[in-house]
Amino acid sequence: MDGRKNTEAEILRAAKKIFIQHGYAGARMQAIADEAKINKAMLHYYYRSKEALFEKIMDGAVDLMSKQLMNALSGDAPVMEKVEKMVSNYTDTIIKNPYIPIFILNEIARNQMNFQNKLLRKLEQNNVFQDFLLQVLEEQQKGVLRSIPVPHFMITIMSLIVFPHIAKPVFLKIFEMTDTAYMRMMEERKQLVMEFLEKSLVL
Amino acid sequence: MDGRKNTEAEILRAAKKIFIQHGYAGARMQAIADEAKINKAMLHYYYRSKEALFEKIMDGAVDLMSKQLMNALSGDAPVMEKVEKMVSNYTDTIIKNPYIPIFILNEIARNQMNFQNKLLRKLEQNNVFQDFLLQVLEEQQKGVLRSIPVPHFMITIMSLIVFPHIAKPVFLKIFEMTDTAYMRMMEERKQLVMEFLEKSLVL
DNA sequence: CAAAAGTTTAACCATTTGGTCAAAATAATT
DNA sequence: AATTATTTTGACCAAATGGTTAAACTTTTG
Repeated sequence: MDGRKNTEAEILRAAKKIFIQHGYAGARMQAIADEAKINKAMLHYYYRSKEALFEKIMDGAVDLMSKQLMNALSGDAPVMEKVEKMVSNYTDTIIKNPYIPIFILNEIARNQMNFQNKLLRKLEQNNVFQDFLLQVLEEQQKGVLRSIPVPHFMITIMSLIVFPHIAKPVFLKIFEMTDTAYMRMMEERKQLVMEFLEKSLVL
Repeated sequence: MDGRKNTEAEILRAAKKIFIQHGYAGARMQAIADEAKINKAMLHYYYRSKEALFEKIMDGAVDLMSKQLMNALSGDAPVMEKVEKMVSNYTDTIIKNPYIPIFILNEIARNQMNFQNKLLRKLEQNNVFQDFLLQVLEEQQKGVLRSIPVPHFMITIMSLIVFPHIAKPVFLKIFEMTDTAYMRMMEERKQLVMEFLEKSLVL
């Protein structure tokens, strides 16, 4: 009985690691079993199939990311305060789960709609996101924010937060940095990004 | 004799399409053959193996991207002029070859060093990149540019250029845009990004 | 404690996959 | 036209892969 929860969790941990490292197609069920130090048949006992196991991992990632977003964007603080929370939350979460962005990106390339649909469904569970977009428009009309098309606004923020983590291996090599040095850089980047965004988005 | 060049090019075109769509592990040699409307054995006749064929595609992508960089960063224009060229060149190239960023990202996740090594080798063929980094430092000391650690400087620029293309499918869905509308947005984004960068990086 | 329920394993299976090969078709050379 | 070199094909192969099954082992429960 202790076995069940342990094994189940162990499988998820192993699956996460292997799926991230090799992508869906490149991941081998045997590799996941080895990583979890169990028999391959166990994978099918607890999760029906490779696809089902992958979905579980995927759902977890979408959940984590959309929760961060909700947490940052809800309430009635001014836009830039919410943005700051977004930058901070996402950066922390990604530092703790460095695999997530690449994992999601991989999936976007693989299955043209799976991730997007899941995310949209989450966003439609409440009005937080829609309300935030309206709030941006309001503050733009009030002259608090520069009048930039809202999609550009969102894309700019997400770019500055997420991309450095995706391209990390490249920058690591080019600038000959260590893993910890890069992590420190991402920490200090939170402030830097906020400065950029203040200068670019606020009037 | 006409056959050779035609077939060879046809294979490359097909391979590019399939590898991008499915990643290395997900791509099937049979699918490439079908796409090129030839026999599967032909793939091995012209290119030894799946791995070799993939390398060819990869080399092409690295070549294209590093050439754009060299072209933008060489010469002795001021830093921000070079940055503008970088933004413009990369955006144009990616719009023309929308598959490249995701393709490269996939490969970064798969093979921990293959892409980075290839890129570094390219960058070390001349001093253009190193010189540019020094030029940034100089202009920072002269007080032309804000004193931001050079890695941050580069990462910020690349983020704003590349990420919107990687995350395109997500934004397409969230903002309910058409493909052409998004392309228009990426066009107009060139100016927007330059404005952002001027405000953030220049004193 | 015995039966029932749940967990784990090793051996197997059907299918898929990258890759090979010898023969056929086509083109080039003499 | 005959020979040689190149290109293309279909049939085939060994290895790998996701998945199954029946039996063994363990835990829970009546």
